[in-house]
Amino acid sequence: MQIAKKYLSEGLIQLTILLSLIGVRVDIDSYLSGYYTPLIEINLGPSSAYTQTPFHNLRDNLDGYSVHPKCPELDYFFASRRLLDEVRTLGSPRFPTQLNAWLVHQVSATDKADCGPSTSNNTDTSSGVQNPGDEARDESEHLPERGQEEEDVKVKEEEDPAPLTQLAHSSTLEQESLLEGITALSDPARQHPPTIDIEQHWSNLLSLTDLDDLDSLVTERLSDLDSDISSAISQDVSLHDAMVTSAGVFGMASERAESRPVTQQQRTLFRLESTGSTQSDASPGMAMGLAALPFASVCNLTGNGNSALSGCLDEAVFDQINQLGLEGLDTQLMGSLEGIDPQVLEDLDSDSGLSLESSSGGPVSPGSSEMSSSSSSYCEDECGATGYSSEVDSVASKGIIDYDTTWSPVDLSESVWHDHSYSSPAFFNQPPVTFPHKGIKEEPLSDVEDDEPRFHDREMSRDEMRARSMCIPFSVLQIVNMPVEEFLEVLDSHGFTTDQVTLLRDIRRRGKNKLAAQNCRKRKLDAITGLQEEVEMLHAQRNKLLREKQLTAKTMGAVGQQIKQLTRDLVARLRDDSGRPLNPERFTLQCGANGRVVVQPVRRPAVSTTTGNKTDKRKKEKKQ
DNA sequence: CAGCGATGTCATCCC
DNA sequence: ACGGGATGACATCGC
Repeated sequence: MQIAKKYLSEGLIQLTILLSLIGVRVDIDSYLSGYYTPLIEINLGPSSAYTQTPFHNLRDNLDGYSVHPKCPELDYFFASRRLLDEVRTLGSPRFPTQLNAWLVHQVSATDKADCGPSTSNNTDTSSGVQNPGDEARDESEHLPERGQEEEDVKVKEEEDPAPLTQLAHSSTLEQESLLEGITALSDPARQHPPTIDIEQHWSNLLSLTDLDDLDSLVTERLSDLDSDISSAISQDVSLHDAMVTSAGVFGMASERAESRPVTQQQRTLFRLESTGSTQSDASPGMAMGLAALPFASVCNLTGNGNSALSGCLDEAVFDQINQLGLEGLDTQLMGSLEGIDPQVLEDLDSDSGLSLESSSGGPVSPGSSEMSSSSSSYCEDECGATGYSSEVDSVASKGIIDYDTTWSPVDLSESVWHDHSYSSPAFFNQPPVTFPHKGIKEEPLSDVEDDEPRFHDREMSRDEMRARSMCIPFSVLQIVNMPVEEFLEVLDSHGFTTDQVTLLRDIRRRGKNKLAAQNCRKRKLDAITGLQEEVEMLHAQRNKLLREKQLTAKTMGAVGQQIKQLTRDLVARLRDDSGRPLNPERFTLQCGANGRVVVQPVRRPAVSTTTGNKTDKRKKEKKQ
C-alpha cells in the first residue's frame, strides 16, 4: 500500500507538473489586464484568500449563516482573488503547481463563456460551458477518455525548461503543494455525482505502469481543462459547500449536490480525513476545518497526510484552528466555572485572604502571609478591640460601640487574649460584676457569665488574675476596650482604692500596648514582605535591563560592522583625481553636520605609514 | 538544652 | 497634662 501511495504521490506530482506546464502557456498578462484587473487592488497577499476564504465560508455555514449565498460575482471574486495570489506566488516554493493548475482553469472557458470578453489566448474550449461539477468531475474521472490535446501537452512539455523528473524531485513542500494543486482539479468533482467512483479513478491512476502512462493520462485530461475554466473557478469557491454538504449541511451546496445524497466519494473523503487526522474525530469544528482545507483529503490519500496537511495549513488555518480550540476551551471553562459559587470565584480572585483581613482589620498593607495565617484569630478576636483597625477606630471615636462585640470576653479571650506567657491555673471563680451605672453594660457581663466556663477551662492572663485578686468587677477586655470616658467614669463611680485604680490603669495600658505591639509587628512584617517583593521586582527589572543592554550592544555592533563594510565598499568604488580607486584602508566617509558626506583619510597609525611611503617615494624621486 | 518564632510587657517617643 | 499609638528592647513560652 505504501508503494502504491508513493507511486500515486509521484504520479500526482507529475500530473500537476503537466498542468503547471499548461499553465505556463497561459497569457498571464492578458489575464491580469483583462476581466480581473480590478481585483488586483484587493489582493491582500499570497494565499490569503486561499486559506481564509474556505474557513470563512465554513464558519458561516457552521453558524447557519450564509455570507455570500452562491453569488456568481462573489464566487468569481474569490476565485479570481485566489488566482491572483497564485499568479503572484509563481516561482515561490509554496503553491506553485497548484497555482498553474488554477490558471489552466481560468484561461479557457471562464472568460469566453461566462465572463464575456476575454483576453485569453486559449482556444481550446471545445466543450464550452458546462456544469462546473460535471466538468470538474470530468477532469478527475475521464482522463482516459480525452486524448485530443495530447500533442499540445507534449509540446508544452518540450517548452518547459524544467524536466519533469527534476520537478518531481522537488522539495517536500513543493510536492505537497503539487498534491494540493492536483487536488484542485479533482476536488470540485465532489460536488456532483461522479460517473465513475473516485476510488475507481484512483485505481486507474494506480494501474498505470509507469510515469509515461501517467503523462498520457494527463494529456488526455488536458482537453477537459480548457473547457472547465468557469466550473473550476466556481467549484473552487464552492469547495467548502461540497465539504459542508458532506458533513450534512446542504444549504450552500449546488442543486445537484442538494438533490443527491452524499456520494461515496465524499464519504471516502471524510473517512480518509478521519483516519489521517487525529483530531478530526474529536472536534466537529476541527473536522470541518480540515474538510474545508483545500484538498487535505487527497493529501491523505497519498499516504503523506500529515505532512501534506501541514503543508496545506497556512497561518490563517492555524489561527482558525486555534480559535476553534480556544473557543471550545473557553466554553468548557465557562461551563465549569458556572458551577462554582461566585463568591468562591471572587475569593479566588482576591489576594489570599490578606485583603480580607485588611478590609476588616484596617488599612494596613495587605501582604503579609504570616499575618494572614494568624489573621483569622486576630481579626476575629479583635472585633473592634484593636486601635489598628480604622473601622474600630471610627466606631470607638463615635462612641457607637456594640458592647456585645467589642467587649465580648468570649471572642477576645479565645484568640487575641491568649496570654500564654504569664498564665497560671485559674484560681479565681468570681461571678462577674454588673455595671451599676449603665444598663447597656450589662449585656457584655451577661456574655461573660455565659462564657464563664471557658475561663474555667483555660488559663487566665496575669492581668486577669490580678484583676480578680483585686476584686475588680471588670474583665481585662472590658477595661481595655471601654472608651476613655467610660473608663474614667468607672474609676470615679466605683470607689476603687488606689491599688485598684492603679491596677485598672496598668491593665488598660498593657492591654492597649499589647494590641499596639501586635499591630506594630504586623506592620513590620507587612513592610518586610513589601520590601521583599520590591526587591524581587527590582531584581527582575535589573535582569531585564541587562538583557536589553546586551541586545542593544549586540545590535549596535552589528550595525557598526554593516556601516563599516558599506563605507569600505563605497570608498572602493570612488576614484581620485587621476581616476585610480581609493584605498578603503586609507580613506573613510565622514558625515558632516550639514548632512554632506566627505571622504576623509583614515586617522590611524596607518596614515603615518602612508606618509612614510610618501617620503620614501620622494626620496626615490630625488634619487632619480 | 539551644535555637527560634510568637507573644507579652516595658520604656520611650510622639501626637 | 494626659491618653494612647508606635516602636525598640527584653522576657517568656512553646515547639
